[in-house]
Amino acid sequence: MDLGGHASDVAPLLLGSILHGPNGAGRIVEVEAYGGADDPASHAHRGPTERNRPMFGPAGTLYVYLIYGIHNCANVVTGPVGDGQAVLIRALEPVGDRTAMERCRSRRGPELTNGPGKLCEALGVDRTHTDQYLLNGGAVSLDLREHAPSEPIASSTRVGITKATNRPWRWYLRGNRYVSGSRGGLGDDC
DNA sequence: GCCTGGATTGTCT
DNA sequence: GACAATCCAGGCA
Repeated sequence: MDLGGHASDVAPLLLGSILHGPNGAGRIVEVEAYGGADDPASHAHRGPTERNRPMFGPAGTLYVYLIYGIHNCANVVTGPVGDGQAVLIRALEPVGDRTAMERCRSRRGPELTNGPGKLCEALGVDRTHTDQYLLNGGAVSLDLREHAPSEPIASSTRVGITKATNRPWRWYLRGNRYVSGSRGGLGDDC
C-alpha cells in the first residue's frame, strides 16, 4: 500500500491494518482524513508549528497530540513531505493479548478502544511517540493490510470538529462493535 | 504576557 | 443530557 496519496484516498485503505503499541495491538476499524493547508479543520491548516511538525514529515510518520489537556490522539501522516496531511485513527478492534490494554484502561469490551483517546490509552501511545516512523517495527508500528476487510466500508462526515464539517472524510467498518459513536448515535451511511 | 477554545472522555444527575 | 477535567497552541494586545 502507498501512504503517499491524499489523506482522503489513503484513509479508507488503512481500515483493516494493524496498529501496534507498547501495550498491545488493534485492527483499525475507524479513521478520519485531515488535509493540509486546504482543510480548515486540520492542525496543518495554518502551516507548520512546533506541535504539528510531524504532520509535515514523510508518509508513515506518527503524529500524536494532546486534546483538551487530557487525551492523546494518534494520526498517520500521508501525502508528500511538506503537505501536512494525516489520517486520525478513531477506533481499533483489539487483536492478540489484550490483558495489558485492559489493565491500562480499567475497562473491557468496546470501551477499550472505541475512541481516539481511548485507543491511545489502551495501546500505551502518547506524545512521546510522536514523529516516530511506523513502518520499521518500532515501539509503535503499523502492519499494513494485505487484503480489504470483509466488512462493508461506510463513510460519513467527520466527528467533533467545528470547521469544514461537511466533508465526508470519516470511514468505518459497518457493523463493527468497536466503531465509536455510542454517544452521538453516529454511524449512518453517507 | 494573557486569553480562548479544542480532531475527548468519564461521571453525575 | 450536562458538565468538569486539564494542557497548550495560537491569536491578540
